[in-house]
Amino acid sequence: MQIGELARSTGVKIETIRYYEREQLLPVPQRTDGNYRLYSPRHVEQLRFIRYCRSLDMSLEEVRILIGVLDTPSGSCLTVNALLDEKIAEVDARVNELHKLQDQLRQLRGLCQQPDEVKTCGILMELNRSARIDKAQI
Amino acid sequence: MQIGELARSTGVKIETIRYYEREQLLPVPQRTDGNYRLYSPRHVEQLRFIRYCRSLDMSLEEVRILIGVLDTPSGSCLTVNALLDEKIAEVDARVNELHKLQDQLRQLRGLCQQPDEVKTCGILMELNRSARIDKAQI
DNA sequence: TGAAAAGCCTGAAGTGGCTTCAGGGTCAAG
DNA sequence: CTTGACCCTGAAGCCACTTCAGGCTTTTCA
Repeated sequence: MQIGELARSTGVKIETIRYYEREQLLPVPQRTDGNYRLYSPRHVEQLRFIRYCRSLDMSLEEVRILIGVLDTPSGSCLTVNALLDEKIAEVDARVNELHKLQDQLRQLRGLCQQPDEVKTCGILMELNRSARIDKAQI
Repeated sequence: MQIGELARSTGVKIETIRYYEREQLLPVPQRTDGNYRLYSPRHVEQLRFIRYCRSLDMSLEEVRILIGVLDTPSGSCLTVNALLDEKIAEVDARVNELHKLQDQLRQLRGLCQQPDEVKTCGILMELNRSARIDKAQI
């Protein structure tokens, strides 16, 4: 299977596949006489694994760790548990932040229902006021 | 006011301030004889404005647009409204994504309460199974 | 048979929003 | 007069890719 077919069958861009190879997340594939990459079902599996982990918001570094763990089937999976716990905490924190952000944005948007002139636009006035007052942002 | 004081009074790192200047988000300041930057209250205000917008998850490009709008006080603020509406939609979408992610992560974490051997760890087994089945991620 | 089109290759640079680093110059206090 | 705090510049590093330039291989079709 050539890189194009691998890309189509996984929905991953060709450039991304080559990037994962450079980053040592995918094993180096065989080559044809014309120097084209040749992939096995093993590659398909590993690429899907990577993408699924990415869809769970894991970094490539974390995926690398998980692949390492998978490669030593007799070890313990404590690492995996810790990694997931941390990830869960991160996502929870981010959701809380975004909820606050939603409130702020909606409140701000409420300040200008009709298009005003810039100099009297409630949104811009409030952005400036908040910038002056709120030092405790971020 | 030198860059250090500006940094302290806004909570923005010195390097970031210089970066904003390079990116033309802050006006070029005066200089002392010794080539030190000298800032005015106007700079403090604009820097706070930038940081407040950033805390609302706006990109520097969007902040640049807002600053441009502010500089033409007689124009209409339609741009601002559109920008905020878009931002609100983005954040809502991201929150929905993250909620799904929370569910998935928690479910996954539930599969391994005690540290197993890697080869029987429910989490790793599920990660592999999902990678095989779920093509519709991301 | 020959040429176009589709597919593949490499290495380098660009993206955003900074941060870090190397190697200096300036200025006030002791 | 030297120590230390403060400042300067330009370049490179971070992540997870994406884009680009320039060229090779293979297939297709007239």
